[in-house]
Amino acid sequence: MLAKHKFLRLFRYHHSQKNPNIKPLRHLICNPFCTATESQELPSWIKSSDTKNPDEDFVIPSLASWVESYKLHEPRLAINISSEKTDTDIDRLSKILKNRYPSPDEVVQALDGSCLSATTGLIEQILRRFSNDLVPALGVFTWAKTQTGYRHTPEIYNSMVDILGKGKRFDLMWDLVREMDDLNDGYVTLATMGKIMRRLARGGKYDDAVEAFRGLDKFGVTRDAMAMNLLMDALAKEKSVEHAYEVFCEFKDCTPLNTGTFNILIYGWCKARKLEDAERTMDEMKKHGFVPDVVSYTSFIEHYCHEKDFRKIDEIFQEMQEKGCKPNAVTYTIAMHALGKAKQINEALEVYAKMKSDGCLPDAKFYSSLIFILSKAGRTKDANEIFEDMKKHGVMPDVLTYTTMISFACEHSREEDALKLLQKMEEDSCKPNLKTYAPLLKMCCKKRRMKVLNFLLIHMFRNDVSIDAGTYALLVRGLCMSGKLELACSFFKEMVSKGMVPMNATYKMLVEELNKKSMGEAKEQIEKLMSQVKPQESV
DNA sequence: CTAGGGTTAG
Repeated sequence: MLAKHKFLRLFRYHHSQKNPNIKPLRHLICNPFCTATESQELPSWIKSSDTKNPDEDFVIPSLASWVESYKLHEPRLAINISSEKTDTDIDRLSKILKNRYPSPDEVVQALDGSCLSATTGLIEQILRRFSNDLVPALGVFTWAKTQTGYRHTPEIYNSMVDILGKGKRFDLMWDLVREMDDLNDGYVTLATMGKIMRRLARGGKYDDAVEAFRGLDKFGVTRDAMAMNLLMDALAKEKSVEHAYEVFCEFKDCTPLNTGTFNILIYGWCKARKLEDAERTMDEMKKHGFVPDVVSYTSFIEHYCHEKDFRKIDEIFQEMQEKGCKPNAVTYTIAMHALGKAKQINEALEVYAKMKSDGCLPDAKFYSSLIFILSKAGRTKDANEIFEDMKKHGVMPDVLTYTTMISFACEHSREEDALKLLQKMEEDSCKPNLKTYAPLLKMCCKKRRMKVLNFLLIHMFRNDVSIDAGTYALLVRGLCMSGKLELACSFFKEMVSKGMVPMNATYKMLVEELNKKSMGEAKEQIEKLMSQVKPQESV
């Protein structure tokens, strides 16, 4: 502790010389997601006197109070403050779940001893907040069922089904669907089965997804065009357009088809770079009496974009004009984006000009893309101008727009801008998602902003954004590169404790760094953990 | 749920 104060004093002094306005932040020390025992070993930066790699212990003055405000309601950090009475149910519930009970049953037990009461709003939020964290999610879900006067809505059941599918617990997922079916109250709908088919497809279980579709009537769901499109879309998007096509062949005579059915296939073939098959499907579409529409053509444009065959793109625009099919904002976005990415910024801007002269109105996604390519081309000023301009044209920035702006601010290490944008989102009630936070987290790791990193983690939590495997990987890698190995290890452990399987590259990097720093004990811990990972975590 | 999210770095 002594070292910490000494270090901080020196550090503050150092910074006050440079900028007297900078206020140090004395809080937000521990990773808010780890257990109490882990947190004690965490803040290595306090103990270490590594002045070559210090944490930057400040935030931008204009943002300090905002950052500060996040500490107040954070249960982990408010232990000695009498904030208990200001805690809402969601805080109290989260606090219990942070104990990281090993099984849902133990979560249920813990909750039975609490005086919390289940409401639909509370359960909805907690499932969102823990959507990548099976054990607490299932625990709360199970507990809530036992509460008198409470009944899960079909939507909540569907969320739970989705969470189980995301966690690859297909056995439990099916159990739950059967349970829903037993309620005999129309709980199982196409929405439920859609999630199931999507999750199975995402897990590479294509045949199971198709089987789920075949068995739809067992759950009282009709195998109509919508259901079939849903399945085909899931298969095509999850990299098996072949399965989608098989489904099409098998069911085309007993299910009514629509334009969407063909567009899903065309899109799938194009994405899989199988142009002939896409063209064949287009012919088949016409034979069935459907006219290719803007979606069909746009899929082809996207394919040629991928191939960087820009001459072909012009040809398709031409063909669309001949057929009287007007391109829309999506079409222009795709073409412009591809040109911009291929460093043909002027040609990209020509697409923008063409769009305007064609009388097509840009939307938020289009503007996001425009901002992206301008930033990529180093034209930050123009990008900012567009960002301001879109509002004047009555188009409000959406998550993607903000995410784009934040990404580039982070890339250029404009920390203040990046955080201000996040703050602006909050003011605009625009909810950030994982992709919004990713560049911010990365930047914090790189610049060793441990306080800001912590603030962001709390910010995410409060916004019900659940950390997924990709984000853990980002954190572990980023912290490794910055020499924050204890913290990297703690995130690694946390990831594994949530039943996620770390990528080999992440694991290797961590072990290698631990080796370099001769942290043998920690290395052994990680290796042991990894060896236990493969057999799927039992819940 | 028919198309627009732009890398995991070195």
